[in-house]
Amino acid sequence: MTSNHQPENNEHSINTHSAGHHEPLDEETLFIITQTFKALADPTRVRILYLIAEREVSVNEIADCLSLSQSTVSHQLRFLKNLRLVTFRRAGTTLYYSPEDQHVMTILRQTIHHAQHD
Amino acid sequence: MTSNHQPENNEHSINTHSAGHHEPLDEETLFIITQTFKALADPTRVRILYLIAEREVSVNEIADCLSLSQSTVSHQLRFLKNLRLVTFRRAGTTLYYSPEDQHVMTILRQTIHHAQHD
DNA sequence: TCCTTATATGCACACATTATCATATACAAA
DNA sequence: TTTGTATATGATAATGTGTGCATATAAGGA
Repeated sequence: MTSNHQPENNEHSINTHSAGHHEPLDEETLFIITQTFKALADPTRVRILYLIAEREVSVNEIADCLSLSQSTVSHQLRFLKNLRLVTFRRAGTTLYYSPEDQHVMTILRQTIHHAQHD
Repeated sequence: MTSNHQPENNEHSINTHSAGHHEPLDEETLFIITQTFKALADPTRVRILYLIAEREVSVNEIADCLSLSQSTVSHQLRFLKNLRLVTFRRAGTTLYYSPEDQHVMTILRQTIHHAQHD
């Protein structure tokens, strides 16, 4: 009888980083990583990011370009804004959105390229 | 009356790629992209990938190292295997898993680094 | 002020996702 | 074959996610 592999609620050692071998990922790092990838794991959010990567676009323009309801766009923009992946500029009542996290946009571009080239 | 922004089921133009401006992402590309990011959007899968990135690890070892049930690990490995993100080598009854998609592992490393450095 | 337009938000619901339990399969050794 | 160990799988339950509807807020113009 080795182990039944039930999750045992054991302590995780504190992450004093870097050695030859990997340290386990601490919870906060894991949270940031998975949140970031969640943002890119939905086709609506990817289409929005891809659209506003080219130029600032208003909420209604996004909805029109992508054939989405204004509500859907607004909800998803809130999601992206909370993660600081997008920001906006106000002009009267119109809000122009654009990407804010250059690293995430780079990852998105890389993955699009990868998806299209094999 | 401009537009009520209901999703109109309109045609998407065929993606003859590349111009000055972005073409919209075609459905297949979008599917591959979002599937890839979904794989990285769950802490259990990230921990598994991070663990086997260092060396080949068997299913039960993964379960032990990460305090997960054997069933959970097996289910997640199936998920990753279906996306061709991991592969395995058999030695008797033991299966040793390792990463298969170098591009995805690079993206994971980049994002871990990013998450830990700001 | 009232009206119009642009955007945001709370709620509800359908759907997807994850972990667990129980069980099945695969392989090796006796 | 029988037993034991390693892994896989199907079903279920709990939880999370995305969207639409209705409505709220915010800003500008008449």
